[in-house]
Amino acid sequence: MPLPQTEMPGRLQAYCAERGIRMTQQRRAILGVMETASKHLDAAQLLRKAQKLDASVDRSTVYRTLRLLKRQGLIDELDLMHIHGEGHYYERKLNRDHIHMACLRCGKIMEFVSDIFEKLKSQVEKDCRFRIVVSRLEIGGYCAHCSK
Amino acid sequence: MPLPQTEMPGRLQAYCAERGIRMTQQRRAILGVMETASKHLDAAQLLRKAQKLDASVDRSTVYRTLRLLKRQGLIDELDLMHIHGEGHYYERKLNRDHIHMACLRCGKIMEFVSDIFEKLKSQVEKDCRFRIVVSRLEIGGYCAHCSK
DNA sequence: ATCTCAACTGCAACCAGTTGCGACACGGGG
DNA sequence: CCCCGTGTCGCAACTGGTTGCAGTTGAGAT
Repeated sequence: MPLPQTEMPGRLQAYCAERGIRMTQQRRAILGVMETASKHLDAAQLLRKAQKLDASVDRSTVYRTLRLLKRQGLIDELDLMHIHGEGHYYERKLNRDHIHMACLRCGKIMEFVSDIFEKLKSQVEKDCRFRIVVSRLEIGGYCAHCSK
Repeated sequence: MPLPQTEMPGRLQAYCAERGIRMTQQRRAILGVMETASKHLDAAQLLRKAQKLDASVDRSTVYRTLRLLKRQGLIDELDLMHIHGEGHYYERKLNRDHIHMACLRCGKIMEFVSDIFEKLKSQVEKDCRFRIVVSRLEIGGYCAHCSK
């Protein structure tokens, strides 16, 4: 199991090359979409966009590539509290973990970075002697506008 | 790591009655299983056990009942970082939210309660003016034993 | 005890994600 | 430049979870 840690946005393909991951036609299409897309793509959208670059791309290749990127720590997988059905969403991993908040009424997704979150993770690592590889904090509730 | 229960253990049916939820043969079977089971049941196990109490229980009824209990805030749904496939796990909600840690090597699931987690949630509510209904923090990594 | 109707159920068809398999292509070595 | 092995691909079949529909049932009102 590989270690995570990313730094800059932008060059997924370069990362894969560095790590000796074979680059195929299909992966180029999928990575191209991930690099240029705005956040929170689901697998079906990703498939559709990738097929515009390479029509031969199959569902299973998309899922296999997502699993690969997850394992490399290059992307994060989100549920967004299952607000829009059962599926998952994907986003490029940034240098800092962030919390996702999903409004149960209007469906808006918000992000939040917190030092306290970092402190909490340190506490878990120390108190439980647990080496954290990946973490996911998702919150469902009502945003400022909808709780009025 | 046993945690203090809400009040009386095993009164899901009473909760449902209080809230005016209709009680059926099938729901009685499903709630019975949830009340007596140890934690982290998946839907398939729940279905099998419930069918021993009422053979007519269908998959879809199990899922519909789980959704109902989720919405009532009586149970929590967990991914456990998809360590054992794609499915979900369910547990009765206790008085205090807890963090789930899943070891990516041995598959062990650990739980942890933290004041810092409570502080983090307060921060989100204040700084983002977001009213929290449900929250889920899951961590994947290596437990003390496996990171040696 | 019976009536009534919204809520609930089983079924079957469907969406989301995974897997086994034989065919294929990337890219390093000759 | 071509060969070759291994990693990857598309396909089809499968598991986990959801949904529309038509028939049934629980429980409050009479």
